[in-house]
Amino acid sequence: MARTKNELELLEEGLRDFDRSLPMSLLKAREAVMREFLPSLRSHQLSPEQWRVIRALVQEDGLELAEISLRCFLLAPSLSRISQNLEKRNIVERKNVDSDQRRSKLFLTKEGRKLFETLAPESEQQYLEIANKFGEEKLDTLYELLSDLVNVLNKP
Amino acid sequence: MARTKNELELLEEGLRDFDRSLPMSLLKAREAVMREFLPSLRSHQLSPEQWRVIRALVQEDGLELAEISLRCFLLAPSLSRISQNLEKRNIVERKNVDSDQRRSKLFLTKEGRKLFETLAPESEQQYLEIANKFGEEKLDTLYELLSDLVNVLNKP
DNA sequence: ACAATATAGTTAACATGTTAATTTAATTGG
DNA sequence: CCAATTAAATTAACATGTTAACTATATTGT
Repeated sequence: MARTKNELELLEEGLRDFDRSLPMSLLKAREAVMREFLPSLRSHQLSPEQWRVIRALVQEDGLELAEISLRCFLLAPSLSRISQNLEKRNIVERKNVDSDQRRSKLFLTKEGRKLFETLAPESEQQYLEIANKFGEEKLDTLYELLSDLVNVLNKP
Repeated sequence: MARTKNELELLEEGLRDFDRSLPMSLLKAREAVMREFLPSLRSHQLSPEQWRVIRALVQEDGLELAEISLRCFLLAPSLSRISQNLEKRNIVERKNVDSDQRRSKLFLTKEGRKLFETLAPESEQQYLEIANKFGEEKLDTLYELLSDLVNVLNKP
């Protein structure tokens, strides 16, 4: 799409402000990356968050909600809605924890596992393409910087 | 908060899968950064997105909605709701474009400008703290890598 | 000129992020 | 043992992200 006059003017001036905004830069990078994954997720009516839950259960089936919440970086209210959605669609199944009636565990159904088997190779392929386009070395550096940033901000 | 047993096990195994997820890493980094800015935004009942719009108008008052949408990385429906919210709170004011009745421009009110004057120094301070904790050099590298990543993914 | 098309913006519908309130069950302290 | 507290999960309420549908206005092509 053609750039507007104002956009060109900003580029010439060096794109003040938002160009040195860490939240915006991280957001735009994430959006660009997600654009690669979204089409195949959409083709199966899955949100990125739903897909994260499915992958967590493939890694370890029968996780409790609180544990899924930690691993998938989802707040409890979001996970509550997501698990209800996936239950309705017969992708996951909920079981009570005998020793504590407040807790419950999620298990992948056969259908959920089949969904994973279908999507995982596409997803892996897209990740490899990103890694190739960007470069493995730069990708390693990026992961390290992001991890450092989180550690620096969360520690003190 | 204490780590669960499963979390420790994952750490020992090297945190499979999500540890090498680019979307997750970018998301966590952004969350960590936003945690630094959110308290002062919240204290003025502003969302990060509302704050982006205010900053865009400080840079250039009277921008059209479509232009704000580009600069603030907001989709039209989100911006539509945000501008209505800010109008109700007398932070921005909308004016029609004479030559095209479909378009409208946003202007900061005095109150909106005062809000910016109050928040901007806090925000700048928080940014400097992040830059100091993380290191200017690493921050530059990070900006460059993020920009490269976006360029690589959006070009082809 | 005018019908067809394109554009700007809003609204609708659904999913998630976020905080607060609520519910149910477990734990604890007296 | 039981009242008070803590904890897990859900629900509520509001804001944003996202796609599609819709409205109003401009532009266009003949």
